[in-house]
Amino acid sequence: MTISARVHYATLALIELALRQSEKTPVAVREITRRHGIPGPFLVQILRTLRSAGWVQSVRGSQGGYRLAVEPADLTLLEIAEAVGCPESSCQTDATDTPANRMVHEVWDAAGEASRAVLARTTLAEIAARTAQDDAVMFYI
Amino acid sequence: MTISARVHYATLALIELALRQSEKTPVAVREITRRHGIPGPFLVQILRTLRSAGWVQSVRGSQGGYRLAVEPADLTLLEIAEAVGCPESSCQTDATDTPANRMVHEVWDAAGEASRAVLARTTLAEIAARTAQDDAVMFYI
DNA sequence: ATCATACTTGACTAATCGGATCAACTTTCT
DNA sequence: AGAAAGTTGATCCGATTAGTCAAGTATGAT
Repeated sequence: MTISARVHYATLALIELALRQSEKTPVAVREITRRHGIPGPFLVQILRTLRSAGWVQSVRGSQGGYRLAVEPADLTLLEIAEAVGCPESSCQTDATDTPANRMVHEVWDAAGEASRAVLARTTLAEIAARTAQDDAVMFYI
Repeated sequence: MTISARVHYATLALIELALRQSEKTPVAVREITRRHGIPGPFLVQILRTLRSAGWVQSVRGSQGGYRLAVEPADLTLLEIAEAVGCPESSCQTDATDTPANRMVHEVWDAAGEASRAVLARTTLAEIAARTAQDDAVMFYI
């Protein structure tokens, strides 16, 4: 489980969309890039992936943009990471298959599983909510 | 926590040395590479790192080789991974510092911490012992 | 209608990194 | 002396990731 910039940006974008679900007009890419400092065309590339995963809808033309297409409570960070980031690497070494090799792999797998478990139990809804709280606090500072 | 081939090879080598601690003569690099299918000069590079960490001793000259220099029970896989692998990456994105960004980072950190915990509670002694068992079983097949 | 806005697509570049190799040198045993 | 091993430092390659560009298409506003 390596967290690439891709995954990070995807998550930020999804949070932004989740927080603005109630708005009538979709959210423009430009707004997201500005607010979160994400390199422009790169985000577009990422949004494309999110779209083919069915998690966001795009609206073309003037006043267009993106809109969340799923319930934030149904989307876990693990799903996001796996959809956008690298799809499982799991240590591609050409070591001989020996007892030692198997043992060691078991440990790596267990470690990977542990981190995946953390991501699996965190939903987009949760972290969007927590972000909203923080935003409110900032407002009063 | 990304498990690179480097870390994997280092662990295999250390297991080998742990299992042969009692031998009088040190273990030659060649033997380790052959037994585990590790690319030759690459292992040397890794052993250098292990040496400067103080975990193995090298003996030069003919009949030379490597020998474990610590108690296997005192060495965790986390220590090995951190010494040999990349020294903490933790998501270097140039995203703006916002509440959302902080929240997301917290989750990545938690995930990394979870996998690190697994590695921290596995010692070289443990997995060497388990490997030895497996080896014994194989012998009778 | 037409213009500006905004998404779509696909190819393309640039930098970084992990994996792996080489050559020249030193030490030590026999 | 000579063979066997480790030492060092430089270097290379290929894959992956991050990030960019340009040409095209759809749509609302005037």
